[in-house]
Amino acid sequence: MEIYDLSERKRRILAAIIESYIDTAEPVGSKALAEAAGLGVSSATIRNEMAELKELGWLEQPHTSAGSVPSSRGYRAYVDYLMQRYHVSEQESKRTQAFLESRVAELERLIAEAGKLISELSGYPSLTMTPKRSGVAIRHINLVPVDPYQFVLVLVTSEGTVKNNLCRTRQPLPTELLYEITELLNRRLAGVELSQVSVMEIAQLRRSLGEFEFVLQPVLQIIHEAAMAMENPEVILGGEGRLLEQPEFRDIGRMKEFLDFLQDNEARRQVLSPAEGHEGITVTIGQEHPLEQLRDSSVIMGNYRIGDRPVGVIAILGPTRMDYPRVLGQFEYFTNGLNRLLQELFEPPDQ
Amino acid sequence: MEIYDLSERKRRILAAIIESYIDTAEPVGSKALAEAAGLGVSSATIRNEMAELKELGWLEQPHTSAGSVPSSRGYRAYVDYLMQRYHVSEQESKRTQAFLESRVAELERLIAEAGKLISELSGYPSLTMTPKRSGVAIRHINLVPVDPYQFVLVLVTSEGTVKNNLCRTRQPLPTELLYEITELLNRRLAGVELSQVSVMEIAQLRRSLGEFEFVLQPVLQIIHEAAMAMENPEVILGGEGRLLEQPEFRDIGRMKEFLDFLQDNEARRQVLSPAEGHEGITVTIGQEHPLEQLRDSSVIMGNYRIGDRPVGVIAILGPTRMDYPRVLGQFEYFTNGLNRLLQELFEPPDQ
DNA sequence: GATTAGCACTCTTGTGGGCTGAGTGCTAAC
DNA sequence: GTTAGCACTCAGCCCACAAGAGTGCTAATC
Repeated sequence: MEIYDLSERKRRILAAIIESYIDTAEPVGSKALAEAAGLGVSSATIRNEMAELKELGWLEQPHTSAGSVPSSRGYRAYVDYLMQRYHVSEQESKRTQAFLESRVAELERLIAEAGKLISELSGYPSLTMTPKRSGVAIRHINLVPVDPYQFVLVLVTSEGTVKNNLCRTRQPLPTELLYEITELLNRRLAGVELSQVSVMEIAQLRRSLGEFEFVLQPVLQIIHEAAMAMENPEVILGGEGRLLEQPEFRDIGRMKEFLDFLQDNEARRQVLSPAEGHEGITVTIGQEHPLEQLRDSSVIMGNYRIGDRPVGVIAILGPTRMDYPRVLGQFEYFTNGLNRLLQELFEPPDQ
Repeated sequence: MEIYDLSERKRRILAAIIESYIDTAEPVGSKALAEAAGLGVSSATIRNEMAELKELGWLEQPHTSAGSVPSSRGYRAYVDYLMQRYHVSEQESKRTQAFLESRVAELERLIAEAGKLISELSGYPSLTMTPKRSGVAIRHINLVPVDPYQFVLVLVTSEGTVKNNLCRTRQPLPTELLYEITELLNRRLAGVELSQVSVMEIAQLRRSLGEFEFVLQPVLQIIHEAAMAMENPEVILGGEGRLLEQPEFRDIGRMKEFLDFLQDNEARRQVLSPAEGHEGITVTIGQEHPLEQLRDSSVIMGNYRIGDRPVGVIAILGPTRMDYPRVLGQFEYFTNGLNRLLQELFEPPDQ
């Protein structure tokens, strides 16, 4: 039974129930609905319609003498066909624009900020996957002396991402020597892909460095870390405190369980898995999500892209009773802007 | 009335009550106490003693027919005189040692990690103030080209801290030129204190740069940011989810109120204010803390030092009903180790 | 004089009954 | 097809009541 096989009136009733439930988190009764939504029919009629909607699986009843609550299927129909488009408010649009114009150029930072903002705008926690890009190369390595026993190792990638580490040595390293090593490292490694730094090169470098071979260790370490970060993206959770506002998390045990589940990076990645290899915005509602732990939650997620390549995911997490029109509207507006910005920043037309 | 004016037995009873309350979060009655704690006296005797302890303000009663609960003053006496020293477990000691040997050399990262670990060990949220140091100078500035329209700006301080920013330009910047600018910047700025970058120098630099003056803007920006970070430390909150385990935060409204209060960096700084200018470990219990919002919480805090100069604060936050022996023991062990490490890392004997 | 047994009294907490009101489901009339 | 009407259901609330833990006091005991 598809949603468009239902009568217009049934659809309107279904939408009205969902909206009321989203608003109040209380099961919706026929009488209240007859009064509130101007459908022009009596509660008895609505009751009959509701009975059918229940039979067909669009609605559920927490117990016999209670009002109705949307089923996952009901929400799905609402999201896909019934809901009205939401237009972002001026204030929301302003904040989004301000963010997009802030011109944070480094991709990772930009995405981190994006996660914060979308969580603030929507009022729900956000998940952001750090960008995963292949073919990232070493652009530049720099060893900056801090004092005779310390130097800072700075690695700049072809992406403009910087990794750095403060290193200590047992023996003093003359400044001059550090510069020489810097030059040597750059001659050998600049332009090489992070994941392609080969055993041969390392062996060669080791030989060239002679007694200062130990400098190599932190360098390899940081290259390895940078490569790992590119290959194994982290998923960052933000704004989780906002869940406390949701009545479905009034139970502290449930809240804790949910947060504990989200502690693990692997779990967070799995939360976002439905978005991977999927164009546009993906919404999973309740049981639709493969993860058992999300059976009462909905996830709105979308890839962010550079050129045509999706490089990461950004998402909002909330109870199934989410304010879909508002949040989806905000999310769409926001991710469109974000993708446009990324396009502009990372794929300039003249390249 | 000082604690040592009380009879030995009263003190033992007080300690037993506090320990039981810390353990169970339930008011302690005379009967239960007589059975559990092997004091060798009847509940009636304990009752009489408890009545006196209440009169003298060491205990409180939530309502007439309930057991006793320690007052702030009671906890204070417990912490200062009554409690038994706790010896960190092998596992705790191992984890602490592993952390201290991990040799994260950069101060800010080290402190951030320290906050995470102490929160994990103690089971309470932690607050860590980022190090505040004066006299930090620019060690090195580097502009690394990423593509013709982008370069990475890297600032290394005399502390070994790295700040970086990816910058975009409207006009292409030849690599050669970037190197020249880098050299110029270093000639003029290396060694200068962050807060002392003067208007004169800037004006001079501007003139020297001519049409490439625009490069100066992000440089000044990042110097400013780095200087601000040194002067205005941030206080980082971690492990706040662990509060959910505490029965005093079973009420979601209270939890939310508390977290909201801790959102603000200024508020977080004020939480740590009692530790400033105070040697060793500072404990504030309940109303002792100047902040009204902490009337039901205790804070364990201590400065971390470099040489003799305290440069920041690390703290644990919990309900007044905290496991003081355990947490104080862990905290002491941990901060001692941390300070030793900082001493070793940042004040080598041969300097 | 300190300790303890005993007891009346207090107050929270848990439980069950009854009531209320929102809500359903059905029937019969419109 | 719609609606009015009505019986029925059930969660939530209020209340009363009992249980239990605890105090505080008194009088007996060591």
